[in-house]
Amino acid sequence: MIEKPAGEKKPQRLGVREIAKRVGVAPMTVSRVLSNPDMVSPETRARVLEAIEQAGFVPNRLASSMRGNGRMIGTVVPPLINSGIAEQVQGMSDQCHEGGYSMLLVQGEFTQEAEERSIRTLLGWRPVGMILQSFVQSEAARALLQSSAVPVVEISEIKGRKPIDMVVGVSNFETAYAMTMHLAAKGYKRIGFVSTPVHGNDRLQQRRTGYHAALNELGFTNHGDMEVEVPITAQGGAEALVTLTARHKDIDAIFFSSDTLAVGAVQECHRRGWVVPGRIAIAGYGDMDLAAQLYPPLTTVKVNRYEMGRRAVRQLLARLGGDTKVPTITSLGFEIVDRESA
Amino acid sequence: MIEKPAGEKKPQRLGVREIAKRVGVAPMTVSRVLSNPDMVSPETRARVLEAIEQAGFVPNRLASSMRGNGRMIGTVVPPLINSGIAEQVQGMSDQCHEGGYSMLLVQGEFTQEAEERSIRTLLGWRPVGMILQSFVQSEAARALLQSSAVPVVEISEIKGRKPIDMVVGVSNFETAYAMTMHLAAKGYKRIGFVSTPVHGNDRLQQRRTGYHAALNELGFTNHGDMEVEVPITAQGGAEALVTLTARHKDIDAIFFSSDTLAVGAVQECHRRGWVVPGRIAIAGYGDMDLAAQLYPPLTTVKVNRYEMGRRAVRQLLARLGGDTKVPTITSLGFEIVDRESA
DNA sequence: CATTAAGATTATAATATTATAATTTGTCAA
DNA sequence: TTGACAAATTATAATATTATAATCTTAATG
Repeated sequence: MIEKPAGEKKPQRLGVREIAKRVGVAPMTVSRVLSNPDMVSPETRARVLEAIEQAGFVPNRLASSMRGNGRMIGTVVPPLINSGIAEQVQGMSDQCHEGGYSMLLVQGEFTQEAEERSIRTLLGWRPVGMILQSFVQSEAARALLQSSAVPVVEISEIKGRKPIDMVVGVSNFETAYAMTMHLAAKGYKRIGFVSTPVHGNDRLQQRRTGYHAALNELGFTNHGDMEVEVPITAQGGAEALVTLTARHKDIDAIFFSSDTLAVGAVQECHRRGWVVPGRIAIAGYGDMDLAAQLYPPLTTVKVNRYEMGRRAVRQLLARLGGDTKVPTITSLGFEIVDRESA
Repeated sequence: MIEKPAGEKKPQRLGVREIAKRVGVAPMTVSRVLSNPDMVSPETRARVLEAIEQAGFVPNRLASSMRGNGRMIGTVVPPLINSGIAEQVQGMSDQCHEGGYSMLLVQGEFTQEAEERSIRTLLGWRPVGMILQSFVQSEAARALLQSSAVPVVEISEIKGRKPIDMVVGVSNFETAYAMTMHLAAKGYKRIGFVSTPVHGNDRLQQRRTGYHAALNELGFTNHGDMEVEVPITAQGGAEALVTLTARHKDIDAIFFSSDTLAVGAVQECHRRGWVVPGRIAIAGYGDMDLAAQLYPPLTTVKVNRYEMGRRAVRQLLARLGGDTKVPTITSLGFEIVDRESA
């Protein structure tokens, strides 16, 4: 038998084991002090806590997770800039924090490959729940999620496809339909529609469909050329305004699928000396912070994105907590906020 | 000896072990196919890949991390809404993704306790690197970070305190000093300053100090009541404008510490029929997307937040890649973008 | 004083991966 | 046909935690 040099003590990494050794107790006891303090006698508990404090020990959640006590929620979101998604993320983050969970964030694009890659990355970390924006497009991704058996909340369009698991969202169809009707009720007859690229984006598709449905019902002719797609920037909004008004001199209102675009368009009107809504009415979507303060104040669709984020997490946590009758589909309400721009 | 029922096969969780069994190979071989494919013969590799594909296996990164191959970067950020932080997060996220890392995001507040709690949470996941916004305030948090030996990048003010490890940022002092000088050069003599609450926020403190320094140098008297703190909303900006102009009829320019505030103030001017910059000049900070499109276009300080995020991650990855001469302090440049609002 | 029970603590095993060391297989030359 | 060497593969051990089962302590009771 080969004798090991006895004095060789490697600088133990800080873990329950090390803390236990210092206190003179078993690792399990340390673990319990952290997760089930009541099962440990007050004196032992005090000594352990002291040692933890003293050593600056932070329990390793990777190991806990492996053992089946994960506290991580994964999420895939579209680009944060200008999109109002930031508020949703904030909602998710706040609720995660409140529940003692951490949030792993991956930015995805609206393409099948990117989506699949993002989901795969997240699954690698074995999150206990996932929150996805917009319906999962690729069949492979769906299969992956399904077989992983992780609870999933999609923050998305309510109508249409069958959800993977749970859904939180609004009916984008309804919102757009309602806004279009609202504009018609105010007397506008030639209503244009501007959005960011709808390809691969459920929500935008539904909004456009809602707009179409309203026009049909109203008996308004719908020239396909009264719609434009632009990037989600203020400049995009301004350009859309220019394009549409050039094409149709008599256009009297434009419904933008995002406040960011609408705000850009309003600035363009100022530049041209056009009165809003006198020369043309502008409506947005999202009710961003600036909307109410804008000059003139922006008529828009108000959706509580922060609340959506919170709800999504809350549903996940409820499910994780063993609540079996968590609602599968939660539709949040919306409001048409009638301000002066339309 | 107690005999176990032989036929009892539990439904093996999907791992390298299970894949290995299915292919008829050792787990290590599967592991290598994933991380060092060159060390496995092409035929074996093909069979393993096939099995992985077929089973929908996603390697468990928790286990890899435990073994010392972590690919997670933790970050603490202030609230995302309205703050321009979204762009930084996007930059970090993009660069993380590019390097094959995942991003764990925790939202923090500018208080010592909250900061410490956030850092503790992140450390629990044993990230291989951390990115923090603003200098770490609490001594306990500093100690925690130091003893964890994780590379840290602070995205923060360059001047002042000693960094924990690496810093990326701009000199907020310089930017504010430069803008104030710029306003003076354009002939404005009574320049107000509006910011969001500076308490606990290094960057804002430095901006205010820069503003003061410029005023002193110019020989302008600095009434303390030419400064206001408001929440970071468009409404906050509007209210600040009202407050300051009511206090000082002759104020001729206001420097806002955020574009969000400046935009709100411009709207208030429109409401009052005040010409910008005729009646009063407005300057912002950040050069948000809307700034250039605003009517009138906003004079502002341009800082490339997206790039800051990218750089922060790149520095971390360089360090992790063994590059020992990674710069400790990186100061990004800035621009005074002179548009029409001032 | 032995017995019982409750309470507190400890031992064991399991989670999935991978660096390292050990072993097997294959090839070529002597 | 064996020895040497390289390539490919496998065995072992280590990472940190915790549910479970097992053990130990203490006090009270008959």
